[in-house]
Amino acid sequence: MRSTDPHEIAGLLFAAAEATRSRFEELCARFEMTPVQARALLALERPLAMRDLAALLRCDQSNVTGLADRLERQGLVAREPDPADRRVTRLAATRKGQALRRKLDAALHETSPFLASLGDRELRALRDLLRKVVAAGPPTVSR
Amino acid sequence: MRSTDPHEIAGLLFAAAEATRSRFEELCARFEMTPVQARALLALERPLAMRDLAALLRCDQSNVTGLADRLERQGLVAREPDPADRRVTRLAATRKGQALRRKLDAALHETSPFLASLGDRELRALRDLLRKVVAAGPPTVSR
DNA sequence: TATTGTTATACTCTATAACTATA
DNA sequence: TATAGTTATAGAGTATAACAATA
Repeated sequence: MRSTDPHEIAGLLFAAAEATRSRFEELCARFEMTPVQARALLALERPLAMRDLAALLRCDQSNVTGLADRLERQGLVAREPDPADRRVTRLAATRKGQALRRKLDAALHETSPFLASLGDRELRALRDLLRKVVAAGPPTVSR
Repeated sequence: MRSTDPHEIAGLLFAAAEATRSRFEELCARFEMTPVQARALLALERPLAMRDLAALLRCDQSNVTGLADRLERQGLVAREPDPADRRVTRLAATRKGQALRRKLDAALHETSPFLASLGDRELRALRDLLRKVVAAGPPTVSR
């Protein structure tokens, strides 16, 4: 028997994740995007082959076609050929897309309401713990 | 200028949430459910009016009709009338649904791989910090 | 009049399978 | 043969609007 309850801490982590997800959805809605569109745009700091975007989003390649269509229709991304491999189409954020990307990124990284309850010392401690936890986990899309 | 960077810590929290979400999706797939179906079943520890479930899932009431249909088709939940208000239909997990709910809950609360990197003392610290953070956030579905 | 659940409609996300053009 | 992107198809989640039954 350990002194900390894995049951509780896993539940807490899940609740924190839920809250973060919920906040992210509201943020996307404010920018009139779906969460997947926002994650795609956030990933497009540099042009990306469509199949690499699919890998980052952990979805089938075929989905990226429609996703790119919708982002393109909004003028946020553009398809461009890859000179090195003519099979490849790269997605690049347009100037409008880059501007939105930066706004989204800034809003995403504002101090979240959840953290407002912690003092400076606690924030440092949480940061250090999360660094370890995140380093041990699987790769993620944003950052 | 604060000594901790809100930008970084918000990003870490987001990454941890992403990883947790990803893990939850894999878990749901193992039980042949979608994440929303799993969240609904987890919420049905006790019977719930359909509109209350909609509120917990933060979606429109009209969506719960189809969601309930699919869960009912799988024999996991049943619709039952509310004696107190004949407009209300309550959803109740069947025995099969309760059994699956418990399995899902147990799997969800197993020590996640992310936490394996932390020692006992760090786990305690993380637990205390998350308690504060979660208590300050909006209500969530599971727990 | 207001609320609960349903239906109709439309859009997005998702996977599988088959197709094309390149490699 | 294998890979990148597309298309067709199908199921699921989501919102809006209109409706019947009940409060």
